[in-house]
Order: sequence, then C-alpha cells, then structure tokens
Amino acid sequence: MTEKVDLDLGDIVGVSGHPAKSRRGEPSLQVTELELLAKIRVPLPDTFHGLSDVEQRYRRRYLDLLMNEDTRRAFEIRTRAVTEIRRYLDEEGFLEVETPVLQPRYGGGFATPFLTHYNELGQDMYLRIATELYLKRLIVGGLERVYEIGKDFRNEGFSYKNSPEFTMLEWYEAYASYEDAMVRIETLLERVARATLGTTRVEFRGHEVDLKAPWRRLKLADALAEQGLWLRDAGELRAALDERGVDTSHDHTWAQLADHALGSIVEPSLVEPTILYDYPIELSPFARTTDEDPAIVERFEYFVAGFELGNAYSEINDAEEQARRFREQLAEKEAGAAEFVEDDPDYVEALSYGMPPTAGLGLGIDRLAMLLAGRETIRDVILFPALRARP
RNA sequence: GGGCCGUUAGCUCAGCUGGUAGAGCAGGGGACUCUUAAUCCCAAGGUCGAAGGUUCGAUCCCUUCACGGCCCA
Repeated sequence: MTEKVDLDLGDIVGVSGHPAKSRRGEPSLQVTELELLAKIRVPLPDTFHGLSDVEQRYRRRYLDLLMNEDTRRAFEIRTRAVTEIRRYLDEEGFLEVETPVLQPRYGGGFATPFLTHYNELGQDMYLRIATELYLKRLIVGGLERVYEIGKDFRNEGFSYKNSPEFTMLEWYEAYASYEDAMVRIETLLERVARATLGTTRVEFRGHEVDLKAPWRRLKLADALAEQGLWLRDAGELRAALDERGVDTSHDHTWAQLADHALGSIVEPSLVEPTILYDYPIELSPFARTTDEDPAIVERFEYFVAGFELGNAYSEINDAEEQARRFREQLAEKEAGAAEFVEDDPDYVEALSYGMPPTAGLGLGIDRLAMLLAGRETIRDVILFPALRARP
C-alpha cells in the first residue's frame, strides 16, 4: 500500500491484508485495504503514564479502561466471578429470581435506606437494603433453593469497603443449616478463584492467602476470648475496650460494644480465610438460636485478609419467635441502639404459613471482586462510582 | 459531620524565602522509513479549581467556597 492516509493514535480502523513479519521478525500485517471506522477528535491521555488521577478515572471510566490494562483486568475478573457463581448455584439446583428494589417497607439489615416516591400509588417507597425478606417468602412458597444477585442501597458514604450502591448475592436453601452454608461458601469461593485466576492463592491488602477449602472455623466467643474480650458485662467490656484505645463513646448497649470489639480487634486479625460462628442474639434478629444456648444464634460471618466478605445463618422459621425478636429489636432501639431492624408484620404473616428450616447466606460481590482482583478500594471494582456532580 | 492533604497545558508532573509559569507525552507543521513508551527540527498550547483579602506586586501568604483523596465518626 503506497497511498498516504492521515491516521492518528486512537483512530479505529478496519483493515484487510495478510500476515507478515517486520524485518526484525515482529509479527505484523501487510495491509491491502484500510478503512477509517471512527475518528478520534480529542487527544488521548498520556500514552505512557496513562490516566492516574483518581477523580478522572472515576468520572471518565471509559478513558481509564482505554488506557489502563489493570482496570480492564479488574472488571473482567469481577464479571467472570459472577458468571462462575451463577454456574455453581444453577448446577446445585438453585433458582435465580428477582425481587422488588422499590419496597414499601425496608428490612433484612441494619442500614439507612434511600427514600423515593411512587406517584401513581401516592406513596413513599424505599430502595431495598437487602433482598432477604422477599427471598424467604419464596421459601415459604415452596421454591426451596433460590438466589438473587442484585443491587442493594444504603444511604451512607463511601469508604474503602462500602459503597452506597453495591451488589449482593443472597441465597436461601430449605432443609439446610448454617453448617451446610459454611461448606457451600468455602466450596464456591475456592471454585470461583480457580475459574477467575487459575489458582486459589490471592494477594490482598498486603497478605497472601489461600482460599482453598476447608477454611478455619472459630467461635466468635473464642475469638473474643483469645483477645481477653469475652465479657458478658457491658461495663467490663467497655473498660477492656477503652484500655485498648477503642473509642466506645457511641456504643450504648452490650451488643454494640461486642460488635465494636469484633470490628476493631478481632476482624483485622483474621488473615487466613476464617468462618467466625455463633453470634450473640442481640446482633442477629433473623437468626435461629442454638439448641444449647438461647443467647447465641446459628450465625456466621466469613473473613479473608482481615476483611468481611459476608454473613449467613440458620433462619428463624417460626412466626411467633420472629415476632418476639422484632419486639426485642424495638427494645434495643429504645435502649438507644443506632442500628436496629423495624418490625415487619407482613413478613411474620408469611412465616405463619410455615417455612421449612432454612439456611441463608449473603456475599458482597464488590468485596469478592476486590479480593480476586487485588484492589484496595471498592471504587476500583465499581464501573461508575457515585461522585458529586461536577461543579 | 470532624481533622489532615491535594487541585498548575488534553495527560503525567516541575515551579526556590512572593517578582504575573516550565518539561515530557499527546495534538499541529516539517524532515526521517527507523518499530516495541521515548528519531530530529519548528511553532502552538495555561483566568495556576473559584471568589475575596493582604501586598507596589500573589501559582506561592490569609479567608471562604467547590471538587477529590486519606483518617476518624
């Protein structure tokens, strides 16, 4: 081809030709026809340094994707992980479903919701903070294995591990307990790691960890006891925490103190994949109590590299018990708890038709993507993280 | 919400104890026919985030605001 064409770096062209090699042996293409498919109108960012300004990377993610291979890789990993999760759950006979995002009553977690308005109904609606209560209605309805992967919304700020708009997997399985869920989650995450990375070893937050099942299992009480913090008296626990420099001034109840101890002291120490199980009842309004101790529930959270990935429990399947637990939450609220769940009579009514013993599990998809892609901040695994409108 | 830090050319960054700004890459023009970010030459490119203030003079000092980051709540 001898004709001169005016091309710029960033133009998109269609070419015909045959394979060739340059004089120095580099595989190339001998072009016979060339067609300009799209013209670049503004210069690309620095071709060597790429686009590194974080604000620009989020506001103009298309440029970040175009210039930074690591960015593309992170989002590919995320998508492949979700694909593999679906493949696993589908193989296991789970049914993927969709439940309402707009809800007249929010529930299933501790969080401040987004509020919106439904004009036609003349009614305020919430954006869901969890899918939990609708999915369990489906268990009542006889769909014995269900899951949903979708966005939840929590009206809070960003942090490295929280986004106000985030993606959650929840699954519910009838005739299963939280121990069954433990086996499933470690099996699933090992499999997802292999499918996306080809290995179970991942590097994350300065740690190299192995996701191969089985994971370490540790009772919450033992984990707290290891730190000298298994104190059932609120005053003693507060004193022990204060001694370690934890600011407990905003904690009003024993449950809040215990949660604070978990988050500030235990969680960072859980480097190898760990399942922490058997939680105090106050923190878990939907979890079934253990047979041995009515103050403890069959619940677990799982952690990798000091980072919580998700939460699971054997569900309360008795309507009266659930009603009682809602009343206890009301008491927590009156005791000054910042976080509590609101009563949901419609959900209690659903349970009154009989729900089989059920295990439920939640997995933060964004956090899983962070772990697999080795990214330190959740915004690096969300394509278009929320930012203030440009001034 | 609080504390600290940042914002200079399209991008990546310099810019001293105050004297109205520089480089590389990209883009434009020309030469070269040489591949693995980076051949050479030439020209161009900035309301130094915004608004006030101090000063003879502000990218630089002060105040407020906007946007962003980190830490705390």
